[in-house]
Amino acid sequence: MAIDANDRQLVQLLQEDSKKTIKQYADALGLSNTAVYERIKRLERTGVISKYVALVDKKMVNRQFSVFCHVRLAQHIKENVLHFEREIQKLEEVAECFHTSGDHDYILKIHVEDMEAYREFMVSKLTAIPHIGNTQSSFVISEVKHTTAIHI
Amino acid sequence: MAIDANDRQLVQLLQEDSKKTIKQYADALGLSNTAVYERIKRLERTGVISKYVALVDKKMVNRQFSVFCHVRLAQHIKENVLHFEREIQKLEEVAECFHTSGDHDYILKIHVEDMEAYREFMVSKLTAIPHIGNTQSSFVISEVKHTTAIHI
DNA sequence: CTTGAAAGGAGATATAA
DNA sequence: TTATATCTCCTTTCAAG
Repeated sequence: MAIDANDRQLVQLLQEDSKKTIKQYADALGLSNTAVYERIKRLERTGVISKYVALVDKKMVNRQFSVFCHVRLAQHIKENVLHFEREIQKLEEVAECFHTSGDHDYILKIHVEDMEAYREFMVSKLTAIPHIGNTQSSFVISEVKHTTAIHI
Repeated sequence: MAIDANDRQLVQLLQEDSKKTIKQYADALGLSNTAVYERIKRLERTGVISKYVALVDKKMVNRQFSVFCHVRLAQHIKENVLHFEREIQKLEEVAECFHTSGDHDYILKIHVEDMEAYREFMVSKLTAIPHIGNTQSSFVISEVKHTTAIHI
């Protein structure tokens, strides 16, 4: 679909805060309520906007300990890969898992309460998955930048 | 604040889809509209829910090329660190940047259109920041799991 | 916490410009 | 395509149990 400058600005605003009223977006864009209403519906319909979600403060729910875990599989036979990926889905501590190029096969983002919870997660959940070659954990010291918005 | 089982379930639902009506959440929890309304307001007031946002489909806006870039600084003197972190904020391609322990100092998540755009980003933006020691890019081959929700 | 009710406002629709 | 008006429904608040 064709995205013009107004769409771009609207999407940017919706990615920052989706709970404003249509009138507020309309004022920001200098368009009428109806025009903005139709644009939002079109962005939703065409799938540019995939969903609306609440974002939770990790500290407030005791999940302030974040870790990037780099995982390499022992052998890359299809069966092992599929099994690993299926097991990862089930682990609630894993917020993200990407298959990547480079030194490791997978990069995982994990949120737990503290180092002890992470140790427990590693021992009884992650490394319990068969065919994992090795793992390398990078603990998050500080969040320099953290947005769910994609700049377009 | 004290979070009970109902809060937990409600937060989970709101993290999956924040655009349902209060009645829908109420039905899912087996509570009245008023009770759910008050719980949501309390979660917002106390900061458990930090904000509501629209999520955008990267493919639909030509930002389907995702990269994890591991960055090491040349020297870790405070001035360099602060300067690097300030410059990173300005780069629209960088969605996330974490200061981490381990082999690298920082892990960045970057969204661009394609490999050519990434090359351009590296050459004229990222490595233009002084005091970067070295970088190591891991290209995302597939998203095994990707959620903004934190399981509580 | 529940039910019920009332008010205001925003979303959704239709019609006109 | 944009603005205006209308209608409907949801949010929000309150009272009483």
